[in-house]
Amino acid sequence: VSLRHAVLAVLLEGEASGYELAKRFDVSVANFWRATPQQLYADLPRLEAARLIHGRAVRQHGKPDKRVYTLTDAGAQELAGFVAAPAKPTAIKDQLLVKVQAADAGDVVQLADTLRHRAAAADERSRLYEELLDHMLNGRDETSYLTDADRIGPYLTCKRGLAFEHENREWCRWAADVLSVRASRPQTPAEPAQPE
Amino acid sequence: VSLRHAVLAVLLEGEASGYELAKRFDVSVANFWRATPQQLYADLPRLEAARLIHGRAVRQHGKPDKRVYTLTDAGAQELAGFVAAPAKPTAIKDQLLVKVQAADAGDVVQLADTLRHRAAAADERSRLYEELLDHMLNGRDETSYLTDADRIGPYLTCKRGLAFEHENREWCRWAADVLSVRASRPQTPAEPAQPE
DNA sequence: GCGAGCATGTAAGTCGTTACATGATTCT
DNA sequence: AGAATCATGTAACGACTTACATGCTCGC
Repeated sequence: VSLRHAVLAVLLEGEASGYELAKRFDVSVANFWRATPQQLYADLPRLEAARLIHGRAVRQHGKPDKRVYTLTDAGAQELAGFVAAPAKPTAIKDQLLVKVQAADAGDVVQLADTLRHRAAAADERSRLYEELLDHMLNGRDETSYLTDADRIGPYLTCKRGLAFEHENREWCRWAADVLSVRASRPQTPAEPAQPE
Repeated sequence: VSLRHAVLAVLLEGEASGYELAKRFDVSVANFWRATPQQLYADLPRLEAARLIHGRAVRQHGKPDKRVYTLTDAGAQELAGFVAAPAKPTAIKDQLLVKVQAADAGDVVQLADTLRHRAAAADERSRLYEELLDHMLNGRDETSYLTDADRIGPYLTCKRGLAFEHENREWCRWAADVLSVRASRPQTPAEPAQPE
């Protein structure tokens, strides 16, 4: 049950409505945790009922009214307890890798194409993360930032995202090239390996 | 619905029972797709009903009987179609990164410890993947293997797993060190940032 | 007038996790 | 005697996805 904790962690950046939270998830946390607006809208009332967050109605002119949530003391304690607890291992789910695993039973040329698209997407994300890091540093150098800044959590996780996407891009390009080379040699048509 | 495709992809390595599939998932594919035995036992009859795999009963002595599944032609076609389709973006879910994101509101020393544990785990996995790659190469050099081998899918995805775990280990160590340095300077107790 | 952005939800269905349940054999 | 391995399942619950639903404002 750890979407709750992700929500609490995001609220460390300051109060937000459900709608704003959804957007924040997309930029600052999408990297390692994803949530649809529907998930958030369903969970926020439950978190409020559990007194981990506190919501208040905000009237707006020209825009619909909204409900803005803040972390409560109980919420901060819950979060601290969560940070102290041992972590479950990473779960990656990547359809693309399933496709690569099954490359030998499919259209290798098309797959190489998909890989290049993915490489481009990873590259774009890399640049986004670099911007975010620069923005957090705000001119300071990294070492002093890491010792002195109020918050380092977001910086550390963003670095992780950057490393991931960078590595991802390199691998996708390499794999695409390998597949392309194989496609240009006319042996072994695409058939499942039949032992015996 | 892509556990089905993962199952089909794993069956490219040859026929297997549910029990054997579960183990294969753990070694060759856990890297990017996870499935519990329960998921497999629930899905295999459905896949058989859809004629994508074919099962036959195998009697054993000293062990319980089992049902062994093979990929059908329809299953291979389904898989080929899946490989050709565009891939959804990666979904990573990592509790540990949520904890790091919220590091500023928790016990930094304990978190650094958790990170070092994770680094050690990543290191172990790296070595496992290196062994698997070596085993696949079986003495051949990589470039010739990549052009000539019957199957390359598993090799490519394993390389990806290796790169991921390697990067993971480095980042975990670095982050743990950053947190340790911060822990040794006695300012700013762990409190959520309260803007106004 | 139309689409995009703001703002919040319900409902149905699928997927995944965890606990429970069984039962034989082999290894320590 | 007890634990591990082989082998397969059910049931309950929780998480996640997708589609549907509403309605206002601003810029083009």
